[in-house]
Amino acid sequence: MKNRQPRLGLFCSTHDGILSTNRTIRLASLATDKVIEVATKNLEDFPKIIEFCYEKNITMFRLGNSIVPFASHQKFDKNVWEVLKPLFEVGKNSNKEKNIRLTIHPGQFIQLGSKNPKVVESSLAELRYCCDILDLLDAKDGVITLHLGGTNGDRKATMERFFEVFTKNIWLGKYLALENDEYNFTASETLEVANRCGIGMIFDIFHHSINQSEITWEEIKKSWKEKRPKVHISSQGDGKVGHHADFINEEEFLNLQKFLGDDFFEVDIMIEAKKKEEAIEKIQNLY
DNA sequence: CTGAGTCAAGCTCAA
DNA sequence: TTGAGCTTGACTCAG
Repeated sequence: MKNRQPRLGLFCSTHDGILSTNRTIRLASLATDKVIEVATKNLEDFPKIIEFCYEKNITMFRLGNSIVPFASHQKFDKNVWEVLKPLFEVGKNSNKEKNIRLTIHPGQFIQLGSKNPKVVESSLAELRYCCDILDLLDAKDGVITLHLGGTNGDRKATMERFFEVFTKNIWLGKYLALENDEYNFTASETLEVANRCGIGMIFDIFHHSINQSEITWEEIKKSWKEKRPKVHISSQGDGKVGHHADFINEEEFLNLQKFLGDDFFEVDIMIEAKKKEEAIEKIQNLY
């Protein structure tokens, strides 16, 4: 009888790069044919990755944000969606039984708390796209992972603007969750906004170790209500602070286990390590 | 085929 | 005021 395994997540692609949902193009080469070609490759790999995760006992997968490249860009040809529909259908069915939890993580340019209305508008377009992707794959417990963004010189005012944009776009609440970051908003501030919006807070223990605040697991857990909480872990790599390492430091992982207490086996843990599935396997071997 | 340079977007911080 | 760096991968083109 095998010991109980934690619920671990893989992001974007396999380490060897053979399977990927994150192929993209350059804006300069944006054309309908090209988008269809690249998105088709990404979507054809999706069922293979689901199978891969299932076999490796990986319970969560982060889709690449360029799974359909430039989908929220003004110049994007919306007819592409019609062409891709059958591929989404296949993808959806491939995960029907396996129930790998799906997530997506838009980039640092998504700033709902920005002072610039144009930035907010394009951020909403990108989040709408993320939502559509999860809908098309019927990701019932899907998560869009987002940071609060820059502080814009006044963190309280930025938090307030974020909340106001959220209340005007309630559809965001279906999948959105907020993650603490290593430079700007601490876990405690992030939780405060998540609670006001009534959405989950993703606790990143690595960011928390760099950008500290007072916080307990119990209060984070509450923000998820009936949903299964999701957390992130990565370790410091060589070079600059914040760089991800190839693997997860064993001691740090055990610290996360301690932090989560009795909930450890019930929480989804995204493993942000460059060696991806190899790093996951190393952790699985601990249990 | 390979390696170096570059890539939509915002924001922060150092110079 | 400007520009590198963020997180990191992956495209693109020169050679």
